[in-house]
This record gives sequence, C-alpha cells and structure tokens, in this order.
Amino acid sequence: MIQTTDLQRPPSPSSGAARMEKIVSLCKRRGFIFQSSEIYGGLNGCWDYGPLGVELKRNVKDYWWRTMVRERDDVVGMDGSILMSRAVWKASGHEETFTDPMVDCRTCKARLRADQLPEKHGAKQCPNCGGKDLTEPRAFNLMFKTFIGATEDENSVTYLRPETAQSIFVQFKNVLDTARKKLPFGIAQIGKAFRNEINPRNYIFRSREFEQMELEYFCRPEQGMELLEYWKEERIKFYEKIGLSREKLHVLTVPDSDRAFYSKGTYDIEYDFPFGRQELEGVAYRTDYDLKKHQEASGKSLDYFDEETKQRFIPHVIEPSAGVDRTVLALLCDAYDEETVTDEKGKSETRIVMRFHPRIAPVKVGVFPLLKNNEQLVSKAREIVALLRPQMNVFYDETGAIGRRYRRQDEAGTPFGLTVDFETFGEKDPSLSDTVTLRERDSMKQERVKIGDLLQLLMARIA
RNA sequence: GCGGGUGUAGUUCAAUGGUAGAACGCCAGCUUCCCAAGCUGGACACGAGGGUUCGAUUCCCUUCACCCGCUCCA
Repeated sequence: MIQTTDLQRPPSPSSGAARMEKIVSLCKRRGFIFQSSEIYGGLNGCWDYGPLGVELKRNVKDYWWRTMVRERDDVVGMDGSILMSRAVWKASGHEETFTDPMVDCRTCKARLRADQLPEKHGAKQCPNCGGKDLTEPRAFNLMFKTFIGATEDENSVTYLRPETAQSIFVQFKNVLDTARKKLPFGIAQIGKAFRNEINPRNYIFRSREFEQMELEYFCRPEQGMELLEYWKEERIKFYEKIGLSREKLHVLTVPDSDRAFYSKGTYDIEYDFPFGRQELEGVAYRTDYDLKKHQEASGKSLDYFDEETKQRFIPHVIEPSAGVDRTVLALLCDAYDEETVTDEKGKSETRIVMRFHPRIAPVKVGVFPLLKNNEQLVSKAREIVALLRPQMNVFYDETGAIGRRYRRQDEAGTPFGLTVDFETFGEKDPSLSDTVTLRERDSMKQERVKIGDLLQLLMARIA
C-alpha cells in the first residue's frame, strides 16, 4: 500500500515541537506571553500576557461576551467571586473527588489510590506489577487550598475555584428572580479558575491558573438533547468566526465510558495544535445534577415553576465550557506563518506573519510617517492616529525604515498599515493630496486611500 | 510524580577552569527611506543556591524553569 499525504491527519507531535518553539519565541519577542515571575526563575504552570497578548485575549473574551450574552435575549451574564464557601465544593463533589491520597509504583510507574492497595504479608503491593517499591502517599487534590480569616485551622479552609460553573449554579435562584427570564435561558460567565495540575504542559495549554468562558443554559428536561446539538453547532461557528481554520477544528463525541456519570451527552471541540489534537471546549449536557446537588446540600429550593404548564421541576442544563487561554493558543498557532519573499534585487528572506483575523487582531492598524525628521509628515500621521483611535486599537511607529516598520507589524499580526508620504501633500500629483498608502498585511499589496474615507473603510474590514 | 534532555544578551547561536563573542533585533543620529537597505554610535547575558578550586559561566551537588516520552487530565 502506498502511503499518501493525508491533509486531515493531525500534525505529528515531533514536527510540532519545532513549530511550537518558534511560536513561543515570537510570543516572547513581541510581547504576547511571558513566563510568570520570570526574573525569579519562573513559576511552573503560570503565564503572563504582555501588551499584545492581553489585547488578543481581551478581543476573544469580548467577542464571546458580545455573541453569547449581549446579542441574545435568552442569556444574561454574571461575575462570581473566586473564593466561595467550602460548602459549595462539598456539595458539588469536588472536595471529595480530589482528595484521595495517591502513591506511585516505582517499578511500573502506575499512579494508585493509596487506600485501595492490596496488602501481601503486611506490605502494600502494586496491583499492576506486584511491585512493593511504592512512594509515600500524598494527598492529591486539584484544588488550591487556602484559609479565610486570621486563623489557619480546619474551619477556615476553602479553595480557589477549579471551575467558574459553580457560582452560576449557586446563584441560579437570584438570577432567576432578578433577570425575569423564562426557560430556556442561560447564565454566562468569564473568569479565572485554578487547578493544581500534576504536570502543566504545552505552553499555556494546560496551566494552573487559567480563564474560562462558560455558559450554563437551563432548559426543560425534554429539550436537553436538542439543545446540546444546537450549542455544539453554535460553538463551532464561534471558532470559525474568530478565524480558526475549519479543517483544524474537530468534534469529538465523548464515549459513554469517558463521560461524567451525570452527563447524558458530551461533545469536545478540538483543535489540531502543533503538539496534537486537543480540547478547546467541552459542550456537556449535565442534566439537573448540579442544581439538584446544591438544592439537597443547601436545603434551598432551586426549582423552576412553569406558569403555563403549572409544573415545578429542576431545570436541566447544557454547558458549553471554553478555555480562554487555549483559544488564544489556538489563534496563535493558527495565525503563525512563514513565507519567503524575494525583493527586486533577487534577495530572498523569510517573512514571519501572524495572520490573525482582523476581528481579533491585537492592533488593527499601524500608522507611519515615511520619515520621522519631517514635521509635516509626522503631524499628519498624528492626526490620522487621533482620527482612528476612538474606534480601534492604533499603533504609531516612526522609527526605522518603512519596510522595517511593516515587518514589525507583520509579527504583531496587525492587518493594516497606513503610510503618510510626500504625495499626501500633493507634491508631485495634486490628485493624490490627502491620500495615504494602505498596506495589507497578508498580501503586502498597497492602495491609495483618501484620509476622509479611512475610518469607514477600515471599520468595514475589521468587523 | 517517573525517565531523558536543555538552561549564555530580546531572539538564535559560539567560546572558555583565568572576568564572555557574533548575527539578527532594540535605542540614538544621518540620508524625499514604500517592504527587516546603508553608515556611525549605544545599551543588554552565563536561571538560582551551595561545593571543589588561588580562581567556576565551564567540574560536582541541590534547586528552579523549559522541552520530549510516560503518567495525569470534570
């Protein structure tokens, strides 16, 4: 059998490592992402966003919020605290599930629950290989434990939230009472969550502090499966609209055996990262599990009364839960491109371009006076910056040759560049007065545009 | 957490048991400069701690971080 190139096949992790290194290097060099606490040697699993990274990330969150909350009648937002009563985590099952003492078998490397190890002749034994060389048991909980108040005792314990979802469930009644929504409706939230991962890996993909964009969409039980499909489709559209390649997006139907016991169906939306195909978002049908748990534990009714049918029941919920940082990483990986450009003299070089969709690009337009030592050029360029700045993120740059400034913006992923030159003042051709060069990032093509038309033209291309 | 690898400027690399070089990038200046041009000048690095040594960026130990493979992964 002849092996052919399969374009659908995810990239192999080995070839992806080199690509990831380039992306990581660019992110540092251009100010997208830095290692947390870097001057002290770094902190495992934590990352900081620099000037460009924070703009990119903010654009992702803003677009999510706009399309998931503001442009919909049936979704409202909230912003919960990161610290919550320990009772929340007891009720949700998080505290119990993740406090098992674990041991490692040094022989076969298996990780085992210390309380479930078989004993032989008084010694604990590995059920996999029979080995007796085991590490000391360690309490292993993915939640970061902390203490509230002055005393550090058992009564003051709580955790940093490992997911944002619980504050939505816990505030379900308050939102229902104040937002005057009828089923089906959703509550959305964007916020930080924390998990003490054993082994953070793959740059910002799995980190210990991360941000989630979650929607809990409440419905009648009989609507659940249909809405699960609906949200899966909506969420794929979202990733396409922020510019991710459709062919790198995949939907995994999570098999019954891998699903949480309370879930009646889960889809994972995956992306082909350079290090392999990995989850961006889970869309899970969580039934009435969460609200029921909190109703039981708190003793407060969390049911819904349907005026039309006179029925009282606990709503079911569909949860599209997306990772912000993972989405940013996917955008960075998708946008990164190298191309060979050859100038008139036949000299070839590599151009690195971040081909972000203009909608999420950190900077929308760069404005450049052709020369910085010419008062006329500089002040006109400043005027254009002032004109555009109220509507979009503009970057002004006057240092170095014009080509250099274009290339800098290529690496930042800025889709448009505007250059003020002597033609702007109609020196040679009066018909060109009050026009500037508009340079397009991806094609490097240039066109001449009237300053008066700039705002409208750029807004149309960015939207 | 286990095994392997790697830590030198912003980035990519070099050299060395005797106080670190380059390229690109960055900053300043000159040039009616449209795709990283040229010239001049400039700033910036041995991840951290300990040990051996007269002397350690170099050798050893520890630690931190990153990468790869396991493991883990609501």
